[in-house]
Amino acid sequence: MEKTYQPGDIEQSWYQTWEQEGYFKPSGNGTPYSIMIPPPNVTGSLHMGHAFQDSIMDALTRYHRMKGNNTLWQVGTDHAGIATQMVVERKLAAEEGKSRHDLGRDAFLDKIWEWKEHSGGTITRQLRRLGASVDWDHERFTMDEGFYKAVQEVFVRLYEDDLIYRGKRLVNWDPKLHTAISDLEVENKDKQGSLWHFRYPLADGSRTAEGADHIVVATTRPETMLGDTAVAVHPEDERYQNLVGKFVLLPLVNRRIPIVADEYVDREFGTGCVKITPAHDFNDYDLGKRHDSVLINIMSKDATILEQAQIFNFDGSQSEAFDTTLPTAYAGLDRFEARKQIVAEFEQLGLLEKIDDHALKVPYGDRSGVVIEPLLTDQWFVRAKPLAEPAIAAVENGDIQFVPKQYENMYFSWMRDIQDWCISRQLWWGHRIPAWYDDSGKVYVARTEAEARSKYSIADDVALMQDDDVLDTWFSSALWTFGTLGWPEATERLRTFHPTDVLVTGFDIIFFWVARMIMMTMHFIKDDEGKPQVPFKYVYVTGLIRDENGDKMSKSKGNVLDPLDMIDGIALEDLVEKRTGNMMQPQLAEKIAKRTRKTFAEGISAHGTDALRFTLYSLASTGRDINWDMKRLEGYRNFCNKIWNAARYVLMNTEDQDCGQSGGDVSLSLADRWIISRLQQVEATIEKQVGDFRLDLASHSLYDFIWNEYCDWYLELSKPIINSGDAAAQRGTRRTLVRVLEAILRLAHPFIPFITEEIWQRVAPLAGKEGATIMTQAYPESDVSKIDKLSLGDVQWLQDVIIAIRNIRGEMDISPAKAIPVSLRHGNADDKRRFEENRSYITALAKLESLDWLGDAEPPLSATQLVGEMEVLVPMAGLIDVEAELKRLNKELDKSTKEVGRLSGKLNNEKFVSNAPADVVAKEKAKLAEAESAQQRLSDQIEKIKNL
RNA sequence: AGGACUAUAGCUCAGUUGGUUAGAGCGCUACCUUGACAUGGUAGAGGUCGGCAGUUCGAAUCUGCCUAGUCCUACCA
Repeated sequence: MEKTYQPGDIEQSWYQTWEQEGYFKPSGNGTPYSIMIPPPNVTGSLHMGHAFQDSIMDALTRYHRMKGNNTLWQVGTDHAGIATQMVVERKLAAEEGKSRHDLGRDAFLDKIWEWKEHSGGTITRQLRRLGASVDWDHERFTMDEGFYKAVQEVFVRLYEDDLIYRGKRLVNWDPKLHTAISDLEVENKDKQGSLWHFRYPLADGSRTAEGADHIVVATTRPETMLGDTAVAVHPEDERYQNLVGKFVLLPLVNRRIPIVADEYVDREFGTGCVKITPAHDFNDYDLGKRHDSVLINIMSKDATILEQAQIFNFDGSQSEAFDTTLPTAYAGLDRFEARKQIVAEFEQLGLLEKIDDHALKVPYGDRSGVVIEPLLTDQWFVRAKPLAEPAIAAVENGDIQFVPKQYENMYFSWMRDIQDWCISRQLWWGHRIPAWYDDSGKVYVARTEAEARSKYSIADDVALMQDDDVLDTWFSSALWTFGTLGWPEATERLRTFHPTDVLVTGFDIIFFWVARMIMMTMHFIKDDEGKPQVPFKYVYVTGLIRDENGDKMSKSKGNVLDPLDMIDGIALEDLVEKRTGNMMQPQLAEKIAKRTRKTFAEGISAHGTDALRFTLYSLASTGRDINWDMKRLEGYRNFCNKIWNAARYVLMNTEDQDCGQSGGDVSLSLADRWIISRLQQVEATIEKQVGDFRLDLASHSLYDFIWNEYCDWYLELSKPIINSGDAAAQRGTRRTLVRVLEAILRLAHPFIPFITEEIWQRVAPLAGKEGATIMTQAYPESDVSKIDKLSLGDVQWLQDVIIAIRNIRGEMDISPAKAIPVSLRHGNADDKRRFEENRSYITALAKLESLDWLGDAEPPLSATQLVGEMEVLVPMAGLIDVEAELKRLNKELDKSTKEVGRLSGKLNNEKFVSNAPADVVAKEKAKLAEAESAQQRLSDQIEKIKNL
């Protein structure tokens, strides 16, 4: 074996072997256990967040596979409608200078499919590199044939159940992408704007209470006044009560519109008069509907002003309530240009009362980055309320549990106030809506055109046109847990693996995805008794991975880390190129390059997949964002190296040697019995921690056991026996060395699969294990009967004695190379026994010249340290500096004195003694006695040295 | 506006139902190339657990208020 661990050499080839041998497939035996991967965007690449979640899923998957479950980790990718279409449109523009409209729908879709085939491999390569043990044979895509069927089926059935409807509604319109988006895709940002105060003249000679011939409305969106249909005031507002039922004459368009009273109006805000524009504001829409008003649309799909207004009733029919004429001056003007000019015109007309600064929230499209426009369009909606009810109940009654639990509140508050979901998108890439229209615009929903014809008895000579729109990406992802398993067919896989066990995902998509998955699954998937099935039993919500400063990783900040660069390393120049090349905002490149050179002056060295994974686990405390720290990664790479070298030591002393496998007496030393006992305890701990989804604690337990116990103590304790024990003891220790290591490898395999497999191949035969791979070996289980309690106490004592001697050495500056004599005295019977049994260990590990037990005779002047009652003495003659020893003793005495003070204070407190449980009091008393005795001895010793 | 979360060593974080001398890794100091490992070993320094009250015999842990920060939801034209 190499002296240092070289992950690059082994990782890729092991993955290939595992995949070729089919080890990732479900075994077909055992209780089913399944996890669905949150499908990444097919044309994207994995970032650290994916690596984090996928590593967690892989650990859980490997753990359960080794536990004997029939384990499936379902893999697949998402077509990611808007995101993918945008990528390809940009590419098309850059490479051919064409828009999608130049190509036409079919040719453009061909382009996207091509691109998907080309770039889809990136993700799967990355997943393989991470060691993800997914079932590649059943890889799925949200637009593959099976999914197409599932989506059609769901749409048609929801429509038949009146849970999907089509209508002319106000939606969030993205004027750049030319599509509707859902509420969730809108980001509200704080902006500094203005509040314009406009005078609206009263019609028919009406006057306000104060005698004015106009009222003043305040607005942040002057351009929408062209679509005003009313002015609203509060019903109890004395300033305007007399005007309710009267009219104003809307300037610029001379539209006579009513003044209405509505509780919605806040008397304190602005002037207390609100212009109502039902076709361009969500609140106004509701208010207009309440007052039986109409909708006056004044904007095009590009968010420019129309030549002629379009006027509708709330049921979508045309309205004749108003003249459709709009001022010609604004026709075709962009909304923001129109705003300027309308304000100018009001000013000219003397109708601009004032302009106040005003802070407001402006809605932006999360993909396009442009201001979203509420726009009246025909769209498809899912009626969400009825679907939400059982989905809320499932979390309330614990059928689905969020980890950590606090996310349930977030889920409830959104679900209990859920709005209908706009599912149609005016895009080309996605599942086309299975609805057809005849010439009169009548809609027919069916799985296929043929079905539509037969279902609705439409003659063959009637032309049908399929709806041009596609479905929101999240509509198909919502079917992920059952769509991937073959639904709508009643497949064996669906029966076996649904519901799945746990969903591992980020909090940012609880609404987008988790909630909708629960709603859709519970509506469509029922168990044998007809009860709705949940999609998963646990939702494990991970935090976000941020950069070293706690900033979100993003391309425009240039602080994105590619998990593969952590694994394979990358030269500084390549990293700079990667971060600054192909940027949407090239002006940032210089800053990013500078920052990158500063943070990664040496580039990034290779750490290997196992180190990356282990780092991610160690940081995975629940529900908390993670600030990425390269130093931790280095630390865990060192940990892998530690394991590697421990294995080298074990193999060096066991390969081709007698490990007791072919008979012969075997006796287990104290160290052997101790490490076996500790192994059982650690196995139990890890089982609990993994069960609680606390992979951070589990990884810490592993680290601590392997490094601080197996390597630091057990391997050291094995050396005296390997070097000079008798044959039976040597057999026992060799056997224990190799068996415990073998168990450690299995214990660690779900976390660090590659290094454990590599070492296991050589260790397993020595430990009497057979098998082609560690992947399918049984996960170690704790066996209480193997715990030797005596050994735990004895080794604790042994460690205390050795540490005491090392402490004296360290503090006294005695060269580690110098062997020293040590004596023990004043101990009890246990101390004496332990001394006799472990003399050789202490001598070896503390590097002693001699070790003996003193009787009552006065010892030579020594540096002393207490281990319980027992004194450890290092004679001072020629070794120890008196001043240094005094200093050391005083330090110890200080500690003891403080401890005595603290404890006696506590025990003198009548209330503590009478109120605290007896065992706590007893414990404190024992501690006090020990501290007092230590204090006494230390001060005696100090006196003695001083008196010399 | 409502809600959630976070605040513990120089840095990044653990701390399970209130009872420890408050832990780990990294960093830091000193010494050490000893036959597994310098990606290492040994010993050490370093914290009034954001602040103020309260409950309790006892609070990092429970309650209230405050401060700072992060996030989510909704929104006043």
